[in-house]
Amino acid sequence: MDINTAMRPPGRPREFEIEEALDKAIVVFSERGYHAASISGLKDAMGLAAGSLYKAFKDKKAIFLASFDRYKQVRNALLDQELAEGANGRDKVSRMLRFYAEASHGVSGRRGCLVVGTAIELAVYDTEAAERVGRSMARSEALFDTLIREGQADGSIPAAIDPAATARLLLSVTQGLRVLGKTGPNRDRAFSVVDTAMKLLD
Amino acid sequence: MDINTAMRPPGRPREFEIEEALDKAIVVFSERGYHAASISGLKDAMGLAAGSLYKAFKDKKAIFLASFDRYKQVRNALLDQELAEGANGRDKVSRMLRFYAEASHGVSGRRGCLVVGTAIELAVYDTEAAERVGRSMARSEALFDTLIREGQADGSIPAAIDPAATARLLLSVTQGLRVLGKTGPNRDRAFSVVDTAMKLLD
DNA sequence: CCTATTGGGGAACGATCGTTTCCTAATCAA
DNA sequence: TTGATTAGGAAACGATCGTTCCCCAATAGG
Repeated sequence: MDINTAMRPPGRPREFEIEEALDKAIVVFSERGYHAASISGLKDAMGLAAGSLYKAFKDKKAIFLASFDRYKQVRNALLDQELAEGANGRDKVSRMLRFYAEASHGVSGRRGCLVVGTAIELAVYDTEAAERVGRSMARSEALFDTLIREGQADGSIPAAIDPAATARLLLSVTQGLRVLGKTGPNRDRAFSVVDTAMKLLD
Repeated sequence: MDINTAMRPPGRPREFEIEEALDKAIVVFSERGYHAASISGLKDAMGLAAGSLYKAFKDKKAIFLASFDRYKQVRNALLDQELAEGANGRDKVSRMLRFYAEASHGVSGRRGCLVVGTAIELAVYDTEAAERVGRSMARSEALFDTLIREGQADGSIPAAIDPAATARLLLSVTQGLRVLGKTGPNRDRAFSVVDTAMKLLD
């Protein structure tokens, strides 16, 4: 097998970066939702002709799932980067909550979260969408759980706290923030929720 | 003005109960969302012909807004009834949280909340929808605030709690529960969130 | 060079969307 | 009974949906 030689595939090379196009699609899907996002609107936003879109993706759902995966990849990377700067478990939990609060107001708040949107609009009738949402939620919940245990180990979070139960609550809070952000509460109100939630770790 | 005499309007009388039809529409809109709910699907669920639907409602959005209002009316009545049985402020907060947890699992969880769905799918681009969502959220937040203050007055909730901030957090929790309920966590997990949230009132 | 293969782009497709029209049925006022 | 008004229901409408087709451009291999 060729591993080092990056051979070019046959045929005309693609003229656009697929990830750049997906970043545009993410905005459309996030703001409008899956069903209200038309191929016409997507191709305009992505700067492609309908034919080219269908060369790159099987169908509308494939565009959506690729956008979802790209969205998760980018958001996860940003979150990991934020968590890496945390001083201890408690600080990391706080940073994670603030990460969601920051996304839940203003322009990005009104744009909305693709995971929440997918849960609401698609998960019930689409298995692939439901799996992705489930995995995303489970990952966040597990991450909160891990960070809480980390805090208990380093002494920044009391041992009496129930990590699993508290992780579930914090997951609930973040998803709720994303919903509230759609009708645009201001920044202070979003961060007030974070401050209050952190009292659970006292 | 005639107050006691309920005069019948001219023309052929309507053969169906508008509120019963709306209850069917609520199920369709909740499960599928606004855009994926077709007139064809709505008329089947409501047991009406398309023509009759448009005699009763101006357009699809009018059907939706009427469904939303009916949904809020029914849910508010159920919640008020539940709260009336509360022994004190703390118990009422707990009952309100459990009211949402009960709706956030199983069939009704997967069906989803019309308020959350409207916030996600419609609020950004539709003023009337956004107003309704905003009013609903504000009402819930104010209710939590009132119940917390009531608890502080009757001694069931410590005076040190910040009612406004805690109300915002609890609103966040309930909306988050509704999102999580879409991918169907079981009953125990939903109620575990309630138990953990109640620790904020200790 | 020629052939095979893939991408870009626009026109066209059938299906379905929300809505209107049209005809009949049922009610009230006169 | 007649006229006005509204509801029930089916058929039809134009618009838009997601998707495919077709033609040309660009690349690789022979």
